[in-house]
Amino acid sequence: MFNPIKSEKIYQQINKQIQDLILSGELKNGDKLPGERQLAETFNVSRTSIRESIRSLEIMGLIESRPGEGNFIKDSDSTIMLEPLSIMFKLNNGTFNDILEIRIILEVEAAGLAAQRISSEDLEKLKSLIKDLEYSKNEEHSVEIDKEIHYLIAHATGNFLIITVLDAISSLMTNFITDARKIIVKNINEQGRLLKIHKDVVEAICNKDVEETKNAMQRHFDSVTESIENV
Amino acid sequence: MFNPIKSEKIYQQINKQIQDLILSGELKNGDKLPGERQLAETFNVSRTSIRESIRSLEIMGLIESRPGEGNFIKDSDSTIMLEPLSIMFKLNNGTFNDILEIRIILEVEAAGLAAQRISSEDLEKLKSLIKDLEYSKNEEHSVEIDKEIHYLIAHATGNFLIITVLDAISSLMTNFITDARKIIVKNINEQGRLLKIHKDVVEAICNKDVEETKNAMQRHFDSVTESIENV
DNA sequence: TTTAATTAACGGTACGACCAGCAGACCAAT
DNA sequence: ATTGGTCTGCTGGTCGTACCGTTAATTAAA
Repeated sequence: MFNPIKSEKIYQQINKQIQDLILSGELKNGDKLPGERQLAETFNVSRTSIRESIRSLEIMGLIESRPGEGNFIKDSDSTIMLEPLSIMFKLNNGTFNDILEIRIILEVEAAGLAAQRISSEDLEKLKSLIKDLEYSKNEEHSVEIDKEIHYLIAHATGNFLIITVLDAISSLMTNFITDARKIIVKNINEQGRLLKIHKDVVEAICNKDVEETKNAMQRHFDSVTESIENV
Repeated sequence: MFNPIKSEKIYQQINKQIQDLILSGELKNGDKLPGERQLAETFNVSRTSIRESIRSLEIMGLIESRPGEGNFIKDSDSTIMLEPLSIMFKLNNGTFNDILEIRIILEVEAAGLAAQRISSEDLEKLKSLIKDLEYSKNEEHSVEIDKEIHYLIAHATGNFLIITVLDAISSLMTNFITDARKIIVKNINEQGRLLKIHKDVVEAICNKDVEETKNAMQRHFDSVTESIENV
């Protein structure tokens, strides 16, 4: 019958307005917001409220505060997802296997979509990355290339939700490995095997062979799973 | 050679301490934090800093502020993921198809995992939900049951990362549909078909038939996709 | 005992002040 | 002409006090 009165806090109202400006494109990446004192005057509220609003926007990853300079619109990448995901992960006592599982699911299917949709441009990049990987002697460098390959494949899906989620999960995995000091040892043989499987994936993508791409990616993760269990 | 000086803001330091208390379990769901004035005294900082910290924790979904009462530890569900995901979605001009695509991927594979891992308890719930759906005459009620079924299947995977992400994506989809006023019309025939497919999924799960489960779930979404394209 | 008024505590907001860091302008010394 | 010092004005970061409205507990009145 009657609806409860909702009193929206000031910082929330301001949040909405600023978010709208960002979403509508009026505020673009790198733009500087007016000073806090001026904003307070403009919105006719205290600086306290302005600050609480900016603080929350900063947490959301939309704004960056640089002392002595100002508040700036931040290029929001998939990092926004990482913290919430991290919190959930810790609160639920997540295991490494949980991360790996969802990552495999997404990445295998993403590879399948990539095979259908990848642009010739991205395909060339992919090929050149494989070559880089082939001639890379530096372990650290190889890991970096590996990440790029996976990111490029996700990117080739054209579905940024997949890109975002997958990216966040990959970061979560990296953090977990770092935190737990669980270094996945790759011996030379496995290095060779990984390279071969990567080549298989890319080759399957070249051939637009969706099923084979998914299979190859699945083999890749089988290999990863195996090497982890052997640690 | 030289490392840059890092100056961590006060609110971040306080955030860490409170987060640690939550993650370690010392602060449980529903617990009341000390008053802001007392916290300020305890940490030997101003109330402003305490408030900025609490504000950010509120945004993260870890805390709830109730005026006149206090600040309380909040039971953090998958809602934390929704806002970041929403922002990314809007910033990238996401399409409905993007949402549907990742949802199908996750849900089909989740169903497969559920078939392997579901507890007999959850299985009974699932069966009873199907019966409810069968005898439901109320459209709204049916939608509600449908949601529960999907949630239960996700839950049966035992992988809360899947649960969390899938839940967030489902919410995003619901929001999108509501926002865009795109009501998916289900005529009687489709209602019947949907029921049958749901039954197929559950039956396949009963039989622990992973492949058939995934196929059935895929058929379900094919049906959904079709009914959307026909709008 | 029940009810109504009072009080104390809490978060929400406001204002004013000071600090530290940044940036640009200007100047002096090399 | 480049370097380093100095000054100045702006910015965010922090602080303390004060007041408001809401809430819950307490007390006084019925």
